[in-house]
Amino acid sequence: MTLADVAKLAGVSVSTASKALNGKPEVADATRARVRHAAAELAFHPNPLARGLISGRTRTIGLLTDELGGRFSMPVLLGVENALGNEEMSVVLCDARGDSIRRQHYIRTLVARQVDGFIILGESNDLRPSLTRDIPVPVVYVYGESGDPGDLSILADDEGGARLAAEHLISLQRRHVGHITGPVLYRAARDRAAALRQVLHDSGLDLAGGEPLHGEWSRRWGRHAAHMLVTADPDVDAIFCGNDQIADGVCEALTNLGRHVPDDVAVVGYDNWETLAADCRPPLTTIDLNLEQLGAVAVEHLSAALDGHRTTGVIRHPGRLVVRESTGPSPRRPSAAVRA
Amino acid sequence: MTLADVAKLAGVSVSTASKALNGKPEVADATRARVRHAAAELAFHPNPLARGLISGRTRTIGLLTDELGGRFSMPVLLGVENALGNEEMSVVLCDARGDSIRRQHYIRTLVARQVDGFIILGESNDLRPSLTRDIPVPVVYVYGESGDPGDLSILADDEGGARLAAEHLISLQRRHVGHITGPVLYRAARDRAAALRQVLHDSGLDLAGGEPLHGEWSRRWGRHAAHMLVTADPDVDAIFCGNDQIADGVCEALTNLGRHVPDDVAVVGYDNWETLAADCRPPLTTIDLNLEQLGAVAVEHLSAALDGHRTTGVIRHPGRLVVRESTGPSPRRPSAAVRA
DNA sequence: CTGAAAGCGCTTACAG
DNA sequence: CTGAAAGCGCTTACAG
Repeated sequence: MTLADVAKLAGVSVSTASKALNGKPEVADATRARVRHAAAELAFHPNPLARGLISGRTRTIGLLTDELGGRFSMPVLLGVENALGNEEMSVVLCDARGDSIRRQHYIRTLVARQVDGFIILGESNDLRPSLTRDIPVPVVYVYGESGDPGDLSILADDEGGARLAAEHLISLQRRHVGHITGPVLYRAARDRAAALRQVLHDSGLDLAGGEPLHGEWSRRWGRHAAHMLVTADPDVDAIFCGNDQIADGVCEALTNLGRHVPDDVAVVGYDNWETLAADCRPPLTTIDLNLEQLGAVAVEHLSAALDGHRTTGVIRHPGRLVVRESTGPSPRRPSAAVRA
Repeated sequence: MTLADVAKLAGVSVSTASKALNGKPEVADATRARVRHAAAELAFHPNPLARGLISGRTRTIGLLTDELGGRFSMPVLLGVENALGNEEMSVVLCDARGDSIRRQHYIRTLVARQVDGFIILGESNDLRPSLTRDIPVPVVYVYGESGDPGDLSILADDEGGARLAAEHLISLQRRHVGHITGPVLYRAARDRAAALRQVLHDSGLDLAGGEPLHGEWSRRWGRHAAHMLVTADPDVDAIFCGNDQIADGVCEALTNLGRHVPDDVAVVGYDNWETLAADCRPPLTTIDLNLEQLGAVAVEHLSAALDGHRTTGVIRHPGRLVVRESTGPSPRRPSAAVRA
């Protein structure tokens, strides 16, 4: 079905049919109606290749990731995909798998495919080299920050997330808050630790154990570090963990040590990795990064850039606290009624 | 940069330039060399929209999923993406999120975008209604089987996977093998249970506890069911679990019951969900579904179909056993030397 | 308000 | 072996 078929059925020229369907004002109402009718009857969909050839726009954006399989890519991708759908755009996906040859190859491929813009999805939220000079269309960086401040980066708000967790624990009257998290070389780990300390400091509190415990992002490390922390500071009554896996291990270790979660020690995770957080014993209070929204915000800004409204700099998108049982609402006062 | 620029630089006509670059035999060697040179100099990439407009092929395939966020979509997607890269094709991604309106909308969108073919990714491996009649290009179903046997479905081999697990346990001299798995309404759960029973039967063994324990796909269920199974059959010396989360819960419960894994009870999971299986205590022996390969096989068959070699029916792609510590190599004979 | 013409960037008969 | 012409499906000045 081509526009020519529609035009013929409607008894007009191809150019008139085009204008009618594209809402140009110079078409007579009756004509427009006839053309629309014909188009509907033939289930006509304009060929996007032909349109793209003329307009130079393909209504397609390229999403370049470094590690699709990682924990953070998927939710962002979902958000992007969904937001693009609302704009009648599609996403072409390329996973460079951390390999710079692949990355350059994909950039060339996507540019050759005439994508209207790029979203570059980082695998960690550390700084990464800008790729913008290789790309002739607008680019938005998501999750991982571009090293070039002239680029636009949409990031998760690590400090804000840590603050949410810290304030939640303090509101529960916890006074001895420890921190078990990932490697110190991750900016996310450092930023969250700093924010936690700041909030504690503002409340006149010190970090339980004196220093954050930096290790792996694993359950194993959570188990191990929980032992260390309880030994170092037996009064600890709350632990803020760098991710949900660590928190899971912490809960397990605390339980094995005879400490009740949350009555004796409240535990907060990070990431809200559903399958883990909800299935933990007890289910984890945690910080959701709102990664889908991150993807949606990226699309929003990319669309603006395509319309000529470019933004630069860093946008930190807030997370949210998800309260589950690992931080009980009434500390040290387990209600028999509730438990029954 | 257009072909016209290349032609001008090489001093030939556009049509000759086109033939030279496309390897047509009728071009003089010297001319071809000059054109290639010019193209390289200008970093010329033919406009795929123009090519697509002529050829009717876009070198793009549509990937329609029902739940991208699920545990199984991502690996398949990775395999598809990678395999397509080798064929110089791209993937456009659409997630219907289980909504049939969205699904139909996306099908229309992708068809309008002139994708050369579809891959339809199921969220569960149960039968699903065929969508092929709405799609005028070749379709391959992956992970979830199409209800129409005239379609091609590439599936994980559940029976084969269960057999691998069962044979592994039997080779370790286990005689009392129990099965804790997901809801009976999942075909995967039923198929695996049946295959396990068959293997046990062939070895003259019965299922420990008499019946498979069907419940949720969760750690919580694993913990609970492990208690049940040990009570029902205290001699149980191996448990094959329907997924890694269940296996994780089983390991935890067994340990709390004072049963050593694997010395007293060997445990096998399913899915090889890396972050979980490797971080479990002990690390899980499990079945990897080879989902990336599933995606690659789908692309292979789709490419063949695009070349006119269509296949139909069901292909079951084998998984593989990944041995970790939850099935020790020397049952009931823990070596002090090894442990030290 | 409508339609004939040119053109987006390329490929492919066709003529020379 | 090379090039002028037509055409893929559409849009957009331009003329009427």
